[in-house]
Amino acid sequence: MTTDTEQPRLTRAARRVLDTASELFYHQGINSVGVDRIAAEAGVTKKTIYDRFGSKDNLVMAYLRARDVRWRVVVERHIDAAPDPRGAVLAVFDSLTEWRATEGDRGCAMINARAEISGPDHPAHALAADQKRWLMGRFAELIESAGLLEVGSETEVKAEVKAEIQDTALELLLLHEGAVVMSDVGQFGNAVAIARKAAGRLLSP
Amino acid sequence: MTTDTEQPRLTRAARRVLDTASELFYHQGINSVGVDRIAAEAGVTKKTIYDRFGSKDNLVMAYLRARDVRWRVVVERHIDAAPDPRGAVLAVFDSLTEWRATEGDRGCAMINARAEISGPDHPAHALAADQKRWLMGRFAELIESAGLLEVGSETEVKAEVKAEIQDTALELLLLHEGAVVMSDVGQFGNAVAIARKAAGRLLSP
DNA sequence: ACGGTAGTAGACCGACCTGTTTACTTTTGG
DNA sequence: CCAAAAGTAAACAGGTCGGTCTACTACCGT
Repeated sequence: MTTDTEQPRLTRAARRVLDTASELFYHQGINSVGVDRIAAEAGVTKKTIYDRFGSKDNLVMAYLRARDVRWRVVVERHIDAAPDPRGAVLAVFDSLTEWRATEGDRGCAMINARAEISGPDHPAHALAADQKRWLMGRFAELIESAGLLEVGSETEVKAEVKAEIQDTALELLLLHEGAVVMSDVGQFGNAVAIARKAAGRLLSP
Repeated sequence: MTTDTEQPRLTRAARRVLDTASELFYHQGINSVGVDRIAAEAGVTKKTIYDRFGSKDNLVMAYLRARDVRWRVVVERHIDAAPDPRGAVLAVFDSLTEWRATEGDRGCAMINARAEISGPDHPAHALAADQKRWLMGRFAELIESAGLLEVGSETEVKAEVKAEIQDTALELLLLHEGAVVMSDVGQFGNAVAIARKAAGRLLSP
């Protein structure tokens, strides 16, 4: 269920705690799940939790970080399996389909965490920003390596090309995030497929 | 700050409670704000809150419903001011810019509420679904009235045209929701503008 | 002028929250 | 083999939560 090499050393009990907490935090909400319940469902005493993680906040961060790592691995796997950069962009949306089937039917854990955590200084906010900027950066790399936009004269300023790439990458990110959130709110079960289709159209104007 | 004709009768104290709760719920999160704090900041006793709203849950729903109504009014105003259906679709994104400037720098209140409320039977979930389906429906109406897609032979089945309209409407919704959420998470301050641009491109393929 | 409605003030309740502590047992690595 | 690390068990602390209740007062329409 979880990758076993994501963090060097975690006691078996700590592993159970993290797995249980991940399940509960994601599906019930962070604030709705107390450490007592985590301890009970993980078959562990509270002391163990506090010995290993120090605080609930740390446990929350461990949950978010581990999930982020797991997700990026899935995305990269799909990108690597794609035949060409354009296909790789579309493959990101396929990775979302897979991800949702296995680990996500309640939207993005980062966005949800943001909603529950008031303080903007909380590290969860930075982590969320990191994740989204990473995906947009990945999109931008793929677009660039596709050699998209060999437009105009050769004297065309490179800065403009770069800007165009960034814009398109952001468009793809918006479609992706829109699909993540909308797959669960209405009856938009086809959101990911539609997002993929739109992405394809935006790539070849 | 708030529309005054949205609900027939609300005592002045109840009005203050709702306004204060809306501010706090949206910016701090629903679970992070207790009724004691709402009472204190609204200059009201807890008894008044419970006399008027019955429970915190009811107050939360009143907050979400009022905000939803307020938002739809803004969207409709922008749609009405647009010269043509195509412009109206783009105007929805302009309405988002205005909305964000006045009432929203922490994402979508519905989505955030969903993240905080575990039970899928909670009426907030239905309300969120309603809001999103409404916007998609609005998009679909605009696309249809634009006479988009007078493609192919006149014997083309109408069902297919309808399906295409629904797909495009969903694409626009995804861009919209993506822009709402991403405007606040990274440094994607241009998310709405980019979404608008992409929407325009998706409308004229 | 009066009666109902809306409001204040503030104590109170039980449940639940994160986090700590003490005392004892199990596991594990050099 | 044995000491350190990891874990169990369970009580405890201090706070906050949503929600109730009593007693008294201000307002407002008829």
